Amino acid sequence: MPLSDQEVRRREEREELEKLGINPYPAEPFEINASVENILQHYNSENQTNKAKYEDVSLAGRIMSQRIMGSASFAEIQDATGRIQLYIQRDEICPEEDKTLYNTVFKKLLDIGDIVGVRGYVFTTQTGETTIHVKSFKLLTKSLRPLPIVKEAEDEEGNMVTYDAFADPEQRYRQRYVDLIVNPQVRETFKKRTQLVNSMRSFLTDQGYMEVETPILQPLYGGAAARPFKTHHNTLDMTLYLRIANELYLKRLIVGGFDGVFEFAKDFRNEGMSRFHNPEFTQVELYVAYKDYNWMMDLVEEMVEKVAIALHGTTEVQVGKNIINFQRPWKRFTMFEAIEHYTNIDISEMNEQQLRETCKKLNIKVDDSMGKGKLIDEIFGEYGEPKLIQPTFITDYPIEMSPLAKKHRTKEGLVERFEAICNGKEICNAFSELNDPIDQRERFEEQLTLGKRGDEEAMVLDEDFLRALEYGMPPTAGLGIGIDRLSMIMTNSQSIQDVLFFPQMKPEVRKKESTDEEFVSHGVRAELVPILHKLGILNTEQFAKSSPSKLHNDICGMRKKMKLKDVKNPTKEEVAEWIEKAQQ
RNA sequence: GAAUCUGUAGCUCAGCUGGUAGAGCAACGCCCUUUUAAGGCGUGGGUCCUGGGUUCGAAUCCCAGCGGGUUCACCA
Repeated sequence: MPLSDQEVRRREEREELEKLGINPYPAEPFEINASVENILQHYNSENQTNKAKYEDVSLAGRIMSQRIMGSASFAEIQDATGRIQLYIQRDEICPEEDKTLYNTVFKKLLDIGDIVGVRGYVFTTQTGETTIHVKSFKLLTKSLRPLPIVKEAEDEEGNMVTYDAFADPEQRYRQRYVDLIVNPQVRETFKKRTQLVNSMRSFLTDQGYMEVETPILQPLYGGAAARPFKTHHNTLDMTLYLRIANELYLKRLIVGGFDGVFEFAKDFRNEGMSRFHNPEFTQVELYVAYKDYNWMMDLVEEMVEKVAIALHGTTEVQVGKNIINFQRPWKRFTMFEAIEHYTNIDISEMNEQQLRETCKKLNIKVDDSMGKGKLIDEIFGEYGEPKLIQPTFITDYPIEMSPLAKKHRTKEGLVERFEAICNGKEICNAFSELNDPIDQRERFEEQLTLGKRGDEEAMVLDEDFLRALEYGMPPTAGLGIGIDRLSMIMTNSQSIQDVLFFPQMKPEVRKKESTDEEFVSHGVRAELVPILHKLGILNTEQFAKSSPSKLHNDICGMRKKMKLKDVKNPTKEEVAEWIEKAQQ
């Protein structure tokens, strides 16, 4: 694509700077002794003696606005912590005769988006704005692309109003760097996400559990029910899968004798995308020996409550229209209780046929590949899950849908499993882990049967994992928490894309561009190539497909429009010849 | 995959039932030493997503395609 006039101008400015002996991309470091946040928070509340600390501050950031006047100007710079106003006076920057640094460099060659370092002192303007009175500045990076300009102001009632917001989701996600520059609330969301992970990590580490790493490339995928991404290793000439979970590896480590391990893991699932699903997502999984799922529920409550307090200073979090309170203890329901509560149907004694009929009665679509567990899950997913707004534990799942969980100690047909549901979505999943190798083998075999019935997500049998269990895994409680989903709740985000820096997107469509020489080789005069570009003909394939008379017309029209008086129009015959040549 | 909305200047958008493409911000030039979305005067900048059709005439109407959003479906 041809450059816009603003881009062309910035490239010219870059050259101008170099001519003036100013390197637009200097190598040496720039010393910083202050941050915007620190100055804005503390300067005004300091007494006179402490204000002296702000007499020589040095900070760096991106120019976000410029208000240029005759011999003094205002600008704003933004560093990682916020935005602050600069005041620049010509005769202070340029005490000598030569006013180039102010008149040319600052006023003409710097733009919004450029990164600069400044030194000066802090003061308060007549309008009460904390401002840096600049004594010297240095260009640190020239920006060649104009930023979208977002402005904020207070309206008459004192609310912040955003003008010209950079809000197109496609551009925001594809060019997250721009989103982060111009939308401060986006930076806040991601800071919160990192705080969330940090507070979990320190909670788990403080409990004495060990953070570990396990393979992402796995010869067999397991630990969850999902379709995997498949890849190939050349040297070993074997198929490998990107992990859909790390459960089976962490349990091997429990077999190995660690009594508490956890991993923050990127997992990959080759499934549909939606505002709750991205093909790669993050989970933390935790396994603790000698514990059960009741113990794990207590841990989840405590940990998530701590996260809420770390991020918000309170257990209450606003999510959409709801205020969610993470304060312990959370409600606990068995799955059958929850279904009965919301549908008035007791399904606890039903067989597969009866469940199938119940689903029909409740308008739930069923097909033959669904077993008993899946049917129950469908009912709960339709009638229970969406209604659970406050954090709630759902316990005791049917055995068919939980092939890695231990059979319930007292209730036939169920397993010791729970999920925490919050804002209508699952945020964690945990069991008393199945450690009986014979039982585990049978469960895998049932999965194989389901797979044959057409369930594409049925689990595969992992012989090495079974071998590990045969050596003996202690009774263990296991947990998985979806970090993205929890981040969505904790940051009041509507879409998973808002808590992922770089959500998966369709590839950007970009037209191939041919060089000028390729056009010239078909007989086109070089001076006509810019006209073709302007017409949107960027490569010779497009060119070859054009109709000669239309192209001739377009070229002549565009030549006039571009006011290229010195360029001679081609004749119709010439154009036809070029195209013919291009088609060969 | 389905429904629906949408594609106009660097950005945000207006442009009604067809009649020479508009605003604000950004950019460029001039004026202004503390401004508050700073202001004033002036200037430049558009394959109106693409391709067909209807028409004397299409950003606008029709058809097809492409891109994107949202919702639904799929999704432990």
